[in-house]
Amino acid sequence: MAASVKEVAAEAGVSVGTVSNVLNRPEVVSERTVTKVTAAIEKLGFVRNDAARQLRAGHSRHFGLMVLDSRNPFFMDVTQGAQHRALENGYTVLMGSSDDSLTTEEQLLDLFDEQRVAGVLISPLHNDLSRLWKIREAGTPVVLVDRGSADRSFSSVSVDDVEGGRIAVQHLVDLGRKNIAFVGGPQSIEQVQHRLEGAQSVIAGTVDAVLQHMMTKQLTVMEGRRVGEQILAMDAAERPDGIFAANDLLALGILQALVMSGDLLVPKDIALVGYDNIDFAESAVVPLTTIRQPAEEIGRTAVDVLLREAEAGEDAVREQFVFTPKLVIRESTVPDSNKN
Amino acid sequence: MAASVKEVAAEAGVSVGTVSNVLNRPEVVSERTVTKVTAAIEKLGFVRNDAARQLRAGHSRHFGLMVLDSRNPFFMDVTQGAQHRALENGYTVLMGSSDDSLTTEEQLLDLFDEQRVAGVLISPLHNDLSRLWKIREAGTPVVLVDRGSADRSFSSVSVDDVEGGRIAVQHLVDLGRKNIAFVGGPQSIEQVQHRLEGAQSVIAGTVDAVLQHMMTKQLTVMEGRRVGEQILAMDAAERPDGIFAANDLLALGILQALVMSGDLLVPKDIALVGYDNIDFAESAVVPLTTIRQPAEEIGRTAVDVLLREAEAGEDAVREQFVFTPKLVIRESTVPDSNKN
DNA sequence: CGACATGATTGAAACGATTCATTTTTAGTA
DNA sequence: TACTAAAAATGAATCGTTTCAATCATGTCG
Repeated sequence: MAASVKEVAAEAGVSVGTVSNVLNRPEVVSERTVTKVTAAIEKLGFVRNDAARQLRAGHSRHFGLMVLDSRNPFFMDVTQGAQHRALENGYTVLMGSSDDSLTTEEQLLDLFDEQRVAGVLISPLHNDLSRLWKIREAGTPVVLVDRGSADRSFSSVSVDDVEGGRIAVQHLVDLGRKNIAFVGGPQSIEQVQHRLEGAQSVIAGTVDAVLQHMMTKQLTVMEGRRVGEQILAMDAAERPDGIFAANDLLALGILQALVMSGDLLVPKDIALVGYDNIDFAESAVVPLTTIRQPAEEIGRTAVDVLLREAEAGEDAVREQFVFTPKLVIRESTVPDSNKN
Repeated sequence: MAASVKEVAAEAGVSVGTVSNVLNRPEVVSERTVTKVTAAIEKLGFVRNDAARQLRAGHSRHFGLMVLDSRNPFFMDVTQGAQHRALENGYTVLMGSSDDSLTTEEQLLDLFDEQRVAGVLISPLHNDLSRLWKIREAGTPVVLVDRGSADRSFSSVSVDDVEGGRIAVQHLVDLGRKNIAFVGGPQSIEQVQHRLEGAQSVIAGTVDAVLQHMMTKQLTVMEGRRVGEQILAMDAAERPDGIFAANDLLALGILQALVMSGDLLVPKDIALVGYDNIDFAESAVVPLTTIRQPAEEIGRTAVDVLLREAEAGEDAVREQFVFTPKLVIRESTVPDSNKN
C-alpha cells in the first residue's frame, strides 16, 4: 500500500541506492538530487518501513523496558524518564510490566527477543538472572533498573534501598516509636528485602525497639487495605505504633483502612512512612511521610548507561549508579507540619 | 548472532519451508518432522525474527495506542485493558502519550507509520482528524478511544461525557450549591468541552445557579494546585461553593491547595467533584466524589473493535460504543458518608 | 500391478531498506 | 584538448521469514 524506496527512486528518476543515501547520508548526495528525491518522497507520502530497515541492520531501534508494576506511579515516572532520553537518541521504548508474574516476565523477554531489541532495561522479578546473562551473551546489552547488581556483573541504576529503610525507621524511632511494623512482600523482590534489612539494622541498634514483619503478596493499594484491617483487628498490646510500608501504594491502602474505621489516628496512634514519594502521597487523607527516589532520573540514567554499553559492545565497562534516597516528612508522622 | 530458519533447517535436515510450516501450520507437517524440527529449534535456541516476518506480511502485529497523558492513572487503566486483550489475540501494544503536545502526537503517529502498526487506537488531541483519515485510507484501521465520533466516520469507544458533566453538576445542585465552578482545559480537548456542556445544561435549568469556567492549561495535579490557590485568593462573594473538576488529578490538586491552607473546608465551604474515579480518589485527604468511567473495559472494547475492523478490511462497519458514567459519592461532597 | 488421490516436502521468489564495490559524471589542471 | 582526481550515482546482493506452485512419497483401489 505505502510507497517504497523503489517507487520513490522511479518518481525522482534516480536509483534506490541514491534514495537511501538521501535518507541516511545526505552529505554524499548532490544538492540538486536531494531536492528531487525529497520532492518525490513528499509527493508519494513515503514512510520508511522500519521492519525492512531493522532486518538489514540485524537489530531494532527499540529498547525493551520491563518494570514490576505498570500501575505504580513510581514506575511510570521511571518509564517517562527512560522514554524521553531514548527518544532523544532516536530509540523507542517497548514497555512491559511483569505484574508479579514470573510467567509474564518470561513472555515479555521472549517478546523482546523476537523484536531483537537493541537493549534491555529491567527491574527483574526473577532472582535468577541466568536469562539475562543469555540475552547479554547474545549481544544485547542489559541494564538493571531500580535494583543493584551485588556482584557487579551487570550495569545497574538503583537507589540504596538499605539506606532508605534505615532512614525511614530511624525517623520513626526518633519520634519515639518502638513497636514498628514493616509491611511488604513478597520477600523475593530484592527492593523489599533491602528495605527490610535497613529497617532491621536500626531496630538492632535501638533499645526496647521491636520489629514485626507483616507480609504482603503484592505492593498494591488493595493489599495495603488488607493489612490495615489486620492491624485494626489486633489488640492494643501487639499493635504497632509505627509502620514502615515498602511502598506508597501499600501505605495509602493502610491509611485508607485506618482512616475509614476511625478507630485509630494517624499519626497519633500509628505513625506511617511510605516509599517512593509518588505524586499522590502528598494529597492523601493524611499527607504521607515517605522516602523519595529520583524516578525520572533513574529512567534517564538507565538509558544513558544502556547507550554506552551498546556503543562499547563486547568490552563494555559495567557501571553501578546508586542514588541516595531522601526522607520527605509530612503529617503521617509529624502532625501539622504545614499548618501552624 | 541468533539462529535463523536456515540454520534450523540444516540442523533438522529439512527445507526452510518446512521449518516455517512447523512454526505456523504444524498440522500440515508429519509428526515425525515436527519433532525433529522442534528439537533443532530447541537446540539452537532459535527465536523468530519479527522484523523479517512483518516485512513479508506487510504489516506488524503491533497496535499503536496513543493516550492524552501517560501519568493519568485513568489512561494507564485503559492501556492495561487494551494490552491484555491485544495480547490474548497475539498482538502487542505500542504505547505513546501525546502529553498535550500536538507535535508529539504528530511524531508518535509518524512512528506508528514507520512501524506499520496493524491498527491505531487513539484519544486524539488534534481536533482535525484528517491525519487519521489518511492513515485509514492507507489501510490501517483506526478506533477513537475515550472520545466519540460525532459524524460516526470512525469507530469509537467512549463514555458519555455530556451526561457525566450533567450528573456531576446535578449532584452539586442537589446539595444546594448554586455558585458552581467548572475547572478544566484546554477547551480543545473534546472530553473537557463535553463535560462543560453537561455542566452548563444543568445550570441553565436551575434558577439562581451560576457557572464560572476556570481554565487550565493541562489536566494535572500541578494545575489543580494553581487553581486551588486562585480560589483561595478570591473574595467570599465570588468564590464558588461547588467545584466540578474535569478530572481527578485536577480535583486532587485543588483539594491539596485548599486543605493545606486550612482556610476553606471541603465539603462544608466548597463541595468538590472530580472525574475518572482513579484509585487515589478514594484515599485522598478528603475522599473524592467523582464520576466513574470503566477504564479497563474501554481499553478492552477498543481492541475488540479494532480487531473486527482489521478483520473486515475495506467494508468494515463503524461501531460506536458509548458507556454511561456513574456518580460515586464520597466525602468531598457529602460529609461522613462512611462513618456514623 | 498400475493409476491416482492424498499427504508431505521442497525451494525459489518476494517483502523493502541498506551497503558497497563499481561505474559514470564533473571539475580541475597541464 | 586530454588526462586525472574527486564527487556522485548505480545496482546487485543481503537480511530472515513466508508463501505457493511444483515435486516427491505413500498408500489405496480397481
